[in-house]
Amino acid sequence: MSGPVTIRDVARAADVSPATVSRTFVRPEKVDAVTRERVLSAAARLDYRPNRAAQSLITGLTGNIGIVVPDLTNPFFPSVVRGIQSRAEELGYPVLLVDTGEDAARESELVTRLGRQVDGLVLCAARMSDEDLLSHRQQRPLVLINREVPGVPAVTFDNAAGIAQEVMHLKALGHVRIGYVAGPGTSYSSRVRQGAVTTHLAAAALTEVAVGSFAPSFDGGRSAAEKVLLANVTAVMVYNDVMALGLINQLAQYGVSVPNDLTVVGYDDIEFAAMANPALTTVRVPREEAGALAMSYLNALMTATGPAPEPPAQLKTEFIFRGTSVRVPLTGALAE
Amino acid sequence: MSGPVTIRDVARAADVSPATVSRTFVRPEKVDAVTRERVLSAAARLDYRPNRAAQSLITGLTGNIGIVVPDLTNPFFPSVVRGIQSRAEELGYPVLLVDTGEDAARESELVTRLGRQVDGLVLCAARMSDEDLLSHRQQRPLVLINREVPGVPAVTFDNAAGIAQEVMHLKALGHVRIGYVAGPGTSYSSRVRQGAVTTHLAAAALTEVAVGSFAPSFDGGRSAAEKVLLANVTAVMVYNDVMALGLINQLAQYGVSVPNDLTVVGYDDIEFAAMANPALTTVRVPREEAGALAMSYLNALMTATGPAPEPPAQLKTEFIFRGTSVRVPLTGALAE
DNA sequence: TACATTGATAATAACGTTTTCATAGCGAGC
DNA sequence: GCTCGCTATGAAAACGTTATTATCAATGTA
Repeated sequence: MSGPVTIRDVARAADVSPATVSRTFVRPEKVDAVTRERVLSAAARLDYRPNRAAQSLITGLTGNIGIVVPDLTNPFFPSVVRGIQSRAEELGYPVLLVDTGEDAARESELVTRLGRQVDGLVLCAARMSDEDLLSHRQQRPLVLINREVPGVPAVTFDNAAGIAQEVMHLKALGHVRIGYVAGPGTSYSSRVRQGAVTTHLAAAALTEVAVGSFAPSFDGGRSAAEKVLLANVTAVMVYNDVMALGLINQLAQYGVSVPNDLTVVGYDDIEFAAMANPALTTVRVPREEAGALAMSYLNALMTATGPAPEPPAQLKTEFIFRGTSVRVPLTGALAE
Repeated sequence: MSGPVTIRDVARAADVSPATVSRTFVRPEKVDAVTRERVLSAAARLDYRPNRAAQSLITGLTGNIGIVVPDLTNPFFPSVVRGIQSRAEELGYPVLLVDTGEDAARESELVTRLGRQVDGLVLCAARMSDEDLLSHRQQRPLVLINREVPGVPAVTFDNAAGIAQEVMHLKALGHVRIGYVAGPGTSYSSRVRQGAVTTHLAAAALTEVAVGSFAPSFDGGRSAAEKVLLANVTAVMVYNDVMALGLINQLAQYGVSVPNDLTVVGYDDIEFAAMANPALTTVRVPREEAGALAMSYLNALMTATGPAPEPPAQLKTEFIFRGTSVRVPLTGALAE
């Protein structure tokens, strides 16, 4: 009476059985048009909202989806989350978010816990092992962003193309010896990018100078500064923008000015890449789009009546030429 | 048999009734120690997990909490979310996150929708009206961050103190005519800070020059540049760090260098404030701590058997002297 | 000895849906 | 005209918990 309005109240108001009310919402085509109208208007009049818990109890579905990110304070992820979220909202899914703090073991455990609360998951840049990932995949629909594991649907970025564009850019600017500051070897995309760098530098007949692996943070970039200075190169490619910004910052401490003394290119195009001074030359990866696409896939998987889901998608990257890369100082023929 | 293990399976295994199993988890003190042990071990052996939906159905509680933020890509919020989340996790609450896209009307609607899925809410920098806020408060426990409404529990920052510190700092550096670049008038904390600026500048016998209101974004800060230049001041206080960074960036376009030609101070101490070059003088507000505290309050409200929740908390800010503020060029007595 | 009192457990009734399964009505085909 | 099949609906049985009430033994009290 006093409590929230139930399906029974609507049934009474529309003079039908509760079953018919339920059908009206779940399988509208199964109920006569005029009855349907009657039920709908009664429901609207009473402001009826189905009780999720009761639905869940019987269907076994929660109606929620989950997002897992390694570190929300890393500027890469909020955009991804936003992309997922806005698409999820369109589709009517509330979103459970979890931040694993970059801890692979914790990540796996949190996914297990979260798994019971959601009908599907989007895992961003998952740190856990392939095996763990595959075992979670057994449990419920899951799509990956920025990580590939055979047999698991994923949205990735065309990093090879992005790196290729940067290499071409540096070659066009006349650089020959090029340093690469890698991210952590444990990171999937770090390994992918490292591979692409080696491949494309070689293909362009340029010399790769490995500077080493560092944490994918501002401080990680900073700590690469000394080795960069010792590498005797005119240009450095850095695993990501945050590190590139850190590197540039520390380089300034050494009195080395970018781009005058050294060309630096980043990766990701985080918001602050454009805001830095000088603005960072980088490769844009469409993060929000990736999130939205992943959510669309997930939805397809979850509502899959039919057979296979679509193949993994690889999103195009875009090279962004800004202020931290310049033509190598003119020497020889041109300079004479 | 095949499906997930239910309370009934545990009851059978422990040779007690389902009711006793339930009690073992809900009110352990109500069941005999030896029985309890038997139930617990049976539950562990079978890897029993209570079905949330069934629990929800009868208790009317979801066990989830919700977070609402205006814009996740604003670097202020991820830290807050992280603070809430990590505390929530300790307390055993999964977290539903929603990003309102800075839209007050949407915000209110989303809170309504989200409200049905959670037992309590943390609203960060809520944009909606006091009335809407109060009406949502009727529905379920709710705590605010960075917004005050009489009668609603909140975690805020001691902005007056933060502003006072900045004013003192500028005075100590010898500045007299000081510009203030305000945030949007519709924002609660913008109004609060504006008020504090006026008060403390006056108290310090300094001259306030209002530069105008701008969007609280990098571009917002940029668009303030012309007016700042026309204000004929030696120092500018800016509503927040993102704007301050934008302002400095645009100033550079005008050939005005910070801090040599102009002192700029921000607010918030976002990550990039320290990373910028020169690093931004600002006021740190403990965002992660605020999130955690808000979550603790919320938990107290939700589990409140007793009477009133604790009073709203105001967190201390910390002045951070970095590179964008310098002593005003020496003139007069000292310079002769 | 009889009778409250307490403590531990069991039985059972919700909670609000969805989903068989059954049934009534009704037009079509033979 | 009788059955067949199809559509629209209702009745009732789940789903897995928690909360309420009842039962029963043990203990304390008069």
